[in-house]
Amino acid sequence: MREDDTDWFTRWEEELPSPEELIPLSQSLISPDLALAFDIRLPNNSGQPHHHHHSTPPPQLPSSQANSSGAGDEPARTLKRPRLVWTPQLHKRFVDAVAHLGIKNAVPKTIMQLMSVDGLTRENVASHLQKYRLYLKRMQGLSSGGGGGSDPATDRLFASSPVPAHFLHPNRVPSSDHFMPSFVPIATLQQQQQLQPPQFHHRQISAAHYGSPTANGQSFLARQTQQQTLQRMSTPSLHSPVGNYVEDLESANANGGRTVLTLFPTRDD
DNA sequence: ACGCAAATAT
DNA sequence: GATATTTGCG
Repeated sequence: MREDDTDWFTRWEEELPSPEELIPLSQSLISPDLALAFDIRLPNNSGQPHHHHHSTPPPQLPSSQANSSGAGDEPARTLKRPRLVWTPQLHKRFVDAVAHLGIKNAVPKTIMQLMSVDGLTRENVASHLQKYRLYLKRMQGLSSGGGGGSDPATDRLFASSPVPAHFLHPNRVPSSDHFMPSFVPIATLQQQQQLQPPQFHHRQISAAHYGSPTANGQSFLARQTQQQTLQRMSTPSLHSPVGNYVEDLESANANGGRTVLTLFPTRDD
């Protein structure tokens, strides 16, 4: 059975998200513009200060921190944020994080830390994780039972990202017998703890809502100018994604006023 | 802090 | 109505 070993190893390797996907963490749920609009304090990359960009003034937040004088203005934590929309991308990041943490360490807090998505809370992750587990459970039941393949619309999101093999196995994780290249400690210790609450100034913006189950996946909006999206242009501007950027978050209250925060446009991955 | 089921909110 | 969030318990 040694073939099995090498086999799974290979598969395991392939499943690995590119370093770029996990390491350069610190994605932002909030676009700079939005952040400004909301007076959100975007945590800078305070991990490894690469000081080799002299001409790149980080879009720091001059931010209005002039309110530190206690004038009733620190409800950051107690403020209700808009519902988080789990885009396929965001979910993928979630899955990657879980995959690399291993089932064992994949708890809301660590997942959240690994994901390094600004604005993402532990509750967000916990909630998502709970649902994801249910999804995995369902998957197992279906695959082993012998039922037909079905893609419930309910699982669309989860289906958007491949499920790492180990997730379905209540078995063992590839850690005891093999040495996991522990490239884990990426962003494990970082911000958070005392300077995390992105304070939303509930202005009145609505982001896009993504509730178009019937449509494929054209659901994206909210954009900004981060490498994240830029790297996607393997082919010369075939489609100009970079045209309608931002501003997508606008009146979307067609439904009654749903304020939602969403992530990058991204097609799929 | 976790996890989970159920209730609740959008 | 689908989804995300909150709540109550262990």
